[in-house]
Amino acid sequence: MDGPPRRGAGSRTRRATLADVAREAGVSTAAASYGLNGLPGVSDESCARILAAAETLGFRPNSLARSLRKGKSQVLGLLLADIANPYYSEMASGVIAAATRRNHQVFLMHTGLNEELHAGAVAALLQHQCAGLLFTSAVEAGRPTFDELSDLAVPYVQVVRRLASLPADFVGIDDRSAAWEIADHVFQHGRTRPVILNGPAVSSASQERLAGYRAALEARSVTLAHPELVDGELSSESGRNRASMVLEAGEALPDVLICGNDMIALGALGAVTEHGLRTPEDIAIVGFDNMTFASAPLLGLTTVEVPRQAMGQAATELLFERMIDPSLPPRSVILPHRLMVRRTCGSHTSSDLRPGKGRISSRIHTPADG
Amino acid sequence: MDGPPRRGAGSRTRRATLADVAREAGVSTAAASYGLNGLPGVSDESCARILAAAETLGFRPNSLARSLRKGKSQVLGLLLADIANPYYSEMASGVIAAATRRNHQVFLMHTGLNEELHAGAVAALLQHQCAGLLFTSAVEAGRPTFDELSDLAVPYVQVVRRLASLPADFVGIDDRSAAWEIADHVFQHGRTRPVILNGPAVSSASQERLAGYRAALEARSVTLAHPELVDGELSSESGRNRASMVLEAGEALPDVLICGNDMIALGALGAVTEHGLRTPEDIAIVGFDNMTFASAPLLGLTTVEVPRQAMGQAATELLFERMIDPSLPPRSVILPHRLMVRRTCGSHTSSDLRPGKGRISSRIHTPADG
DNA sequence: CTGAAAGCGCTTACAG
DNA sequence: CTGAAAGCGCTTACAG
Repeated sequence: MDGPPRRGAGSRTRRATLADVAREAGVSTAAASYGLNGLPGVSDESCARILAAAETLGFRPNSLARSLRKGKSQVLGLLLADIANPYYSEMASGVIAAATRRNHQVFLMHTGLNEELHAGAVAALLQHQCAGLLFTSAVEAGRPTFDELSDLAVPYVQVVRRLASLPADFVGIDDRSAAWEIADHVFQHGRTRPVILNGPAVSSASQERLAGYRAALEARSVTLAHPELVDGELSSESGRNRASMVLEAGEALPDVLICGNDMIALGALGAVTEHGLRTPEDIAIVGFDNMTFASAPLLGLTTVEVPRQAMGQAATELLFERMIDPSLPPRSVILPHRLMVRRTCGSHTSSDLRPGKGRISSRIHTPADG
Repeated sequence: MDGPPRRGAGSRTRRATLADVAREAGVSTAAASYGLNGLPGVSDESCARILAAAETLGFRPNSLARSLRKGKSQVLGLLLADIANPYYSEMASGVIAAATRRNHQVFLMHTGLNEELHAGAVAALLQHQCAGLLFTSAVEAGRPTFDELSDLAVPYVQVVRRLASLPADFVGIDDRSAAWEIADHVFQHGRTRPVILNGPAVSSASQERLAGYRAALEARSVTLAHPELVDGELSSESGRNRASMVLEAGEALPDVLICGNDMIALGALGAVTEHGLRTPEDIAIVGFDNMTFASAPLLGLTTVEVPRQAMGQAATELLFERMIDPSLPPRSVILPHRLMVRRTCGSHTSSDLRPGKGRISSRIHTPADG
């Protein structure tokens, strides 16, 4: 009790267990458990002895045992297409922050570049008895897995992309409105010959963006050139390749490249520069996502800010709410976006980062909203 | 057996256990365990029945129970200062890839921006019985934690930064040589009035880089201006602020800013541009790390390639080896770096990415190497 | 307020 | 080749 520690740090390798603590404190393991968890049913005196014993022994409860017994672990599973992609890693940081705040850990799984849902990753997460799952790149191919999760009553949330007709929680932005705004911005600045270099059609976010672009085109009766290049990968290589095809097509050059994300825009900018053309004088360029490099000096990419970290946090909060009450109706949280006008379209200074003028909107949909 | 599945997907919520499988197959749980794990001691016929039963029931072994019983989990812990920072997230992707290859999962912990080792993060990892730990931002303040890990015989590896005098495995690059090379490159291109905007002195990597820069200066008998601005944060804000102070100091302007990483260089480039100066004509700029944005069109930052993903993989491999044989002597794996000459210093074209000419070196140190 | 005991779902000696 | 049983380290009714 108040003698010297029987076994201090620096001399042992076996980890102390609850039984060790109980023995040291002279109580039962039950009492030790109650005491350490601050539950009633143990006298103040015993509690003090238990806490002291735990301290002395450097006791760390084995969360495997605890989770096994309780039938639930304090672990969330996060499935990412590519963690090396800052888009996802920033979202992951929001998830980890929100999870940590509630004393949960996060398992990170890489689902691979094909962006199909790897059933194997989900299986691994289930075997670890994750309390809930977060999906970032849901595509139709993953539907059987989602059905199985519903079946097993495992709570999950979708972020960024959503499966049509899947009645599950979702966090994202209003991609369609944002796309409309940036396309309209382009037209307000006198551009009339747009080419759209969008992301893949399997992504619901890309679909929404395309719908927004098209709506803006129609509203101004603008004709789209090179419709065959609209769909493609969300990479700078894809942007560079498609932009090169446009520039080498030998037809009238476009005066703006509307890109489905900033990586595509970066590649497109490279192609434009390589062809000896200037941005924005000859060809304006706009992206989407507001990646860190978009605001780099000399670069100044006009784009749409997407609150990635906030999306990760909101998704995690939604997941916790669903874990607490699985009977909640499916909800969508739509976070605000923002038009970032910079050098590559619409800004007449070479410095960057003028406050966007897009409307900022945030709202929650429930089925009742229609 | 060949009748219809008793309980197919789509109708149940309780998860199948090994006991369920054993009952379904008409064997003991021991036999079921052996069968599923491919161990000898069960007839082919029984084995087939067991596998079929597991399939029918959608059995997923509970890894919590398995790990509890075996006393070891298939989980690695990765401590990152900031997962939203692409530098770390790319390394994390290497770790996850290597871990996945060996059927291990990765717990990601955020240790916070102060970059001190959060003992709490380590505690959480230990409670989950992690088989090994990977540290990316070890600083002296974390030493007690490392000592405790050694005490508990928990295997771990340091990446990027290392604690002086800690006899533990390490993966990194030869920061000192790389820094020497890029500084020498600068001087070869006729620059004579350098300012160094380095990272924080608490980072062993920053210390090494600084030593390399200084050695190159001394070799050419070049004088360093603004030594008071050498140490600072590894952020673009810090780069912008320090560069502004240099440009507004009213003394002879430098002709090159040697930056401790690409973020600092990006901020410095912004400051130079804002002050109406041109890069590289008026002031050259070099960075370190070769972040994705460094090769962006129009930007073209001269820097040093650091193989982040390979470092993550190598560290994980080292960790596995140590998990298998804890008695191995501490080892250091030094991966090759590469000078990337681009627009901001040394390249006379505006296009980027000329193959570096730095020597590429890779080697393994053991104490025996001296 | 306290203790003895069952049980979470596995694995693994140990007998048959 | 197979089965009965102990045990990993916790939590939680259940008796005293």
